[in-house]
Parts: sequence; C-alpha cells; structure tokens
Amino acid sequence: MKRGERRPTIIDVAKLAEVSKSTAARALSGATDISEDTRARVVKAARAAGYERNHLAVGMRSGRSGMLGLIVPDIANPFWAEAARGAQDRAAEEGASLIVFSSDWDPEREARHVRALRQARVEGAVVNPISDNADEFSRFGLPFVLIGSSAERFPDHASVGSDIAQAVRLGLDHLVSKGHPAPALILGPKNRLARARFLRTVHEHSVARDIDPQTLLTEDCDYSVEGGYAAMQRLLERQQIGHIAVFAANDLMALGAMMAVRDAGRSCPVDVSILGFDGIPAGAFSWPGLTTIEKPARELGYRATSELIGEIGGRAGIERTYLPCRLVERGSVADVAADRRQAVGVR
Amino acid sequence: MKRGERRPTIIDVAKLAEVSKSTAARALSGATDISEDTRARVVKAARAAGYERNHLAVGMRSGRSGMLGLIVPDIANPFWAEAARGAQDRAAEEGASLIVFSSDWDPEREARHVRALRQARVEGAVVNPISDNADEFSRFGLPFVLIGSSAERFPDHASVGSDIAQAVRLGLDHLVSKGHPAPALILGPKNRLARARFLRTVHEHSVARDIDPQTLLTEDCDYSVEGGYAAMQRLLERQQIGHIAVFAANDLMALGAMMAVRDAGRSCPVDVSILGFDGIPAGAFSWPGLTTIEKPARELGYRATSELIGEIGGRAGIERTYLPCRLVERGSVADVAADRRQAVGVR
DNA sequence: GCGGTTTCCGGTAACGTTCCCGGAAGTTGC
DNA sequence: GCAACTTCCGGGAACGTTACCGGAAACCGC
Repeated sequence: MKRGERRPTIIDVAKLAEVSKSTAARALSGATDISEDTRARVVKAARAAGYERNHLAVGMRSGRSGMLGLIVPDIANPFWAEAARGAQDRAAEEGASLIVFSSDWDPEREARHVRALRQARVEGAVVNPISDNADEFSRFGLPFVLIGSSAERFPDHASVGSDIAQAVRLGLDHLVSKGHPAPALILGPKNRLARARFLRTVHEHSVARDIDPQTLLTEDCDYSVEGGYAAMQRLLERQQIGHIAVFAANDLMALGAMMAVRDAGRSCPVDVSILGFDGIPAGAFSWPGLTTIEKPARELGYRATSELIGEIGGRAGIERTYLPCRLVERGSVADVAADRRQAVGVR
Repeated sequence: MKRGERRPTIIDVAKLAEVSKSTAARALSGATDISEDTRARVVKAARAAGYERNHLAVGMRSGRSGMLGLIVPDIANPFWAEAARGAQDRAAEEGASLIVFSSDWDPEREARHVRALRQARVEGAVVNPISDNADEFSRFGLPFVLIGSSAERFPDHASVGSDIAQAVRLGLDHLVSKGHPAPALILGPKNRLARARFLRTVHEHSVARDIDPQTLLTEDCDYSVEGGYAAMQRLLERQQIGHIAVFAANDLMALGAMMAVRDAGRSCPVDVSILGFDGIPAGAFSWPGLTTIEKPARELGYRATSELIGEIGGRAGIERTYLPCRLVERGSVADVAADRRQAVGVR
C-alpha cells in the first residue's frame, strides 16, 4: 500500500466477499454466528484487500481502546527502563499497546500526562506517582495501579512494590554474617517515605540483635552519586580508625561512596565495606564489584500490569503486592568475621 | 468522576452551555468562527462537566490519531532507553502520545509490532529495523524514520544516526595524541554493517597517517562484556610486552576488556589503554573510569522524531542525518606520549 | 431603507466499527 | 404438513467528533 492511499475498510472487504458488512465483521471478529465457508471467504477477501482493523473505530464502538498507559519518573533511568520493559511484555501478551510517559519528578508534567492518557482513552494505567495529593488520581476515572514505593500515600489502590523490609533484613543479615553488626547508613532525603521505612526496618532489626539503633552512624543525602560521595567523606571524617561498613539506600550513592573511599586513599573492601541497594547494571562494572540488594524491576512492571489487566477485567478487590529482593554478592563487602576467626585460631 | 460512570461528551457540554454541539466543538477546538462570549460560556461548561475530548473519536473523524510509534530492540538497554526518552520529549512537545515496543532483535516480533502500530492508526513511527528485507516496512503505508546504524539497508528513507566516521576519527586522534598511533581493535560481529564502517574508517585514518592498516591487531567478538573479556585475553596472549592500546567498538566490550586486564594481573591504564564507544552510564563507575566516544542517544531519538513529525506534516524529500559524537575522557587511556617526552627531557 | 457583506450559529452527514434485531431459509418433531 | 426451532445473514443504529453548508441576524455604505 502506498502512502496517502485510502486504507481498506471492512466495507471494502464485505464487497469483495459479497456479503454485508455485518457478516464481514462477524467473520473477522471470531464470532460464532457464521458458517465456516462464509468466514473463509471473508478472511480471504480481507487478506487480498490488505485489510487491517481500525482500532480507533473499535475503541469508539466497543469502549475498549486496547491501550494501556505507563507513567514513570524517567524512562532513561535504568531501573524504570527495566520496569517499563516488564510492563511492555505483559501488555504485549494481552495484545495491548503501551503508551509511555516520563514525569521527570514534576507534578505538573505528571498531571499533563494523566490528562493525555485519559484523552487517549487508555483502559488503565500503571503509575509511579509524584504528586503528593491524590486528587489528580482519584479523579482519574479509570483503573490504575501504583508501582514503586509510594503505595502508602494511596491506601485504597492496588500497588506493586518491592519488599523493603525483607530487603533490608537481607542486607543486614549479610553484613552481620560478614562481621559488620552495626553498619553506618547512607540514607535518602528526609522527606521521602522510603527513607523512613528503610530506617525503621534497620532499627527493628538492630533491636532484635541487641544493638542500640542510636549508635548507628547515619548520613543523609539525595540519592545521587555526588551525594553518596560527600556522605562517605563525612563518614571517613567521623570514624578515622578501624574498618567501616556502609549500607547505602541506593546503588548510585554506594558507587559515589566507593569513589570517595578511593579518593581518600583508602580501599574498598579492605578499609571500607559497602553494600548497595537497587541492582543497577553499573554496579557490576565498578571495582570492586558492588555487592547490593537487587530489586526485581522488570518483575515489578510485569506484575503491576497484570494487576491492572485484572482490574480492567472487572476483578474486584485491590491487591497490594510486595516482591522479594535478592542479594547480589560481588566484592565490596569484606569478610571481617573470617579474618577474626583466623586471627583467634577458630575454624 | 467515579469509576464506571459515563464520561461526559461534547453533547453534554453543548446542552449545559445551551448551544448546539457544532458550536461547542468550534469553541473547544479553537476555531475562529465563534464569538468570544459564546466561547467563554462553552469553555466554562466544559470545565464544569469535567469534559475531556475523546481522542479516539477525533482520530476517526479527522484521520489524525495524535499517536506516534517507536520500535527499538530493547527499551531496557540504556542506550535505547535514552533514545526513547528523546523521542518522548519531542512527541510531548507536539502533544502526541508515544507507543513504545521492544523487538528483541526478532524480526517476527518486529513484524507483530508494526502491525499493532498500523492497527492503532499511529501517524508514523521511528524504528530501528531488525528485519533485513524492507518488505514489511515498504508496506508500512505510513511515514517512518529509521534510527541508528541501519540506514544503508533502506536507501530511500529518512534516517537519523550517529556519525561513525567522525567518531572513529575522534577516537583515533585522541589515541594518537596520547602516544598510541596503532591501537588494537576489538570489533563487533562480522555480519553487522556497523563493523565494516568502523573498520573502513580506521583504515582510512591509518593510511592518512602513513600507518599500514594491516599491522593493526584485531579481534572479533559479539558486542557483549564476555566477548570483550575473551577478546582482551587473546590480545594479551598475542602481545606480551610493552603497552597495549585498545579501541573497542562498544562500551560493554571495553568494560569486559578492562576486567580481563585486571584478572590477568596487568593494570589499566599503566599496561593497557582502553578506549570505548557508546557512552553508557556504567563507564563512569568503572575503575579506572572508561574513556569513550559518546553517541548522542537522546538527541538521536529527538531528531528522528522531529524528522518524523516533519514528514507527517507533508514536508517533501527525505533527509539523512548523522549526528556528531563526543569524546569523554575519564582515565582508561594512558598518556604515553607525555611519559616519552619526559623520558627524553623534552617539554 | 435596501442590496450586499460579515458574523455567528445549527443541522446533518460522515469517519469505521460493533451490536441488536428481525427475517429468511433450513431442520426437526409429531 | 405444520409448528417450533436452529442457523445464518442483512439492515440499521450507535459510539463522539469534525467538516461542510446554509441561514439568520447584524452591520455597512449609499
């Protein structure tokens, strides 16, 4: 078919097959009320005409557009790209198309994208919400599923996130097993909910092991490499002797911390152990490789979309899912316990 | 608006504003043929009713769906995620929605996605084509722009790629200026077009500097970290003395090579200099940081979408754009020239 | 005050599809 | 051989919007 030529409609197909358009529609949509040879004739005619069903018209008539929406902070961010991939895979299974937007952590852009999705008549959306007020979303008027760590702000909606509590426990257990019972913490910004949950879980875990949470060193920063770098500098300042173990709340800060250690003339993992959180690909290429807790980003996107499809299909009741994370050992955490065992002659 | 409630149409707005639906449509679509106070009344009514234009209906009637398509090999790949972001930004400027698909380097999946885009009645698409035969695309029936390095296969279509020749020159000039006039090359698979162009440009540049291209060591591999690792092992085997300079055809292979050097007990950049090609984020976190040629991924997506929008708008004539790349110096290339200058007492 | 122009608005027909309804055959049961 | 039922198909309406056309005012110049 050339550019600009009129695309064949179901009426063209009907004429070619010498049936009415109702019959043609029945044949093409897999309905039952039709004889086998008529269907074959229509299908053949459709192929001959190069017919392709117009989804806009289908959407208008049936109210089902066959499109889903996805709003993430930044599609160029590896974590969200991976989540988008999961969402895409699930949508493709359903034969749906996915419209993707990046909000850039800007509530105003987010609102624009929500409006665009509504106007495009998507059947639902997976969203990592930026806006603090649920207003824009409660007025969403169509099913949506939250993805990521902001589910608390919208208590009456389905959500899929990673199990932060389990992840923190996993990390602390690993640190303890390597001989670091009381790691320093590099945390995210004070106003983020994820920070509070992270800190709370660390505290709970410490108490369970008879460690006073108040003795843990903490540094706040802003989830960036530069932030982690500065935080680590401050930590090195505060504790100048002995091995330091650090649990960073994301991988970028962990990598920044690693650079700070190196620039200070110290060594990771000899002088400083670093444990990250996220599982971004870059962690595999640092030296030493970054030991980290990996969030199942793709699975997150996949499951959130599954949940969304279920809701669109009319399944009642909202579900809150928290997926488990995985420890990836690479080399940035020293086994001080082993050294100690060797030193005292234990085995 | 609650879930399940009927969405207000332009007719509801018209009733509320006590005008005909034609008038309401005129008021809302910014046409001229309407008085100012009528328009104001309609706009107010629309806001009161919570009206949002149904893009499906608009698309049906006007033939313009307001949607664009994007097909990349893998949205989870950082390079393509970045390109997707550029495309998204340009689309958003136009008020268009972007449907994103991943082809997974699979022609059959690609064909399915193309069909889905056609059925969704996108107005055009940006595609990094996998399929070798132009068939599926020549039958595309709507404007599309190629993105990436496969433009040669479709000589009569608009395309936006990076300027490989300029990039290779940039890299070689850098290596030469640091005292590496004849680097070893780690290349991609033999059947890829990009490989041939890369090699050809290196040869031209060498000849221009009186170097016999045949003397350059080359290793083939498959664009992966593991491939780069193995290729570097072979290079270390082949040349056991002196400083080795390596120009890898992508960053993943370069990072693999760096790991091989370390595992062999040698040092980058002391014993081996490595120059990458792509500019992926992970290169910033390796140790040493990877010096590389950065492709303008986001700009690629942005420009390709611009070109597409132009074509949709009816601009005649196809354009082939090659964007320049940028050298990012980090620390994986040693300045042997400086050492030599010092050694002979020059300054 | 009258023809001509401008301004503004309403009615109607499309766009391509699906759904509902009714009717024409063919089939079955007795 | 007739009623009841099944199978299959066509006609028409509807989804929400915009484009086109025609007409009613209002305005202008003389």
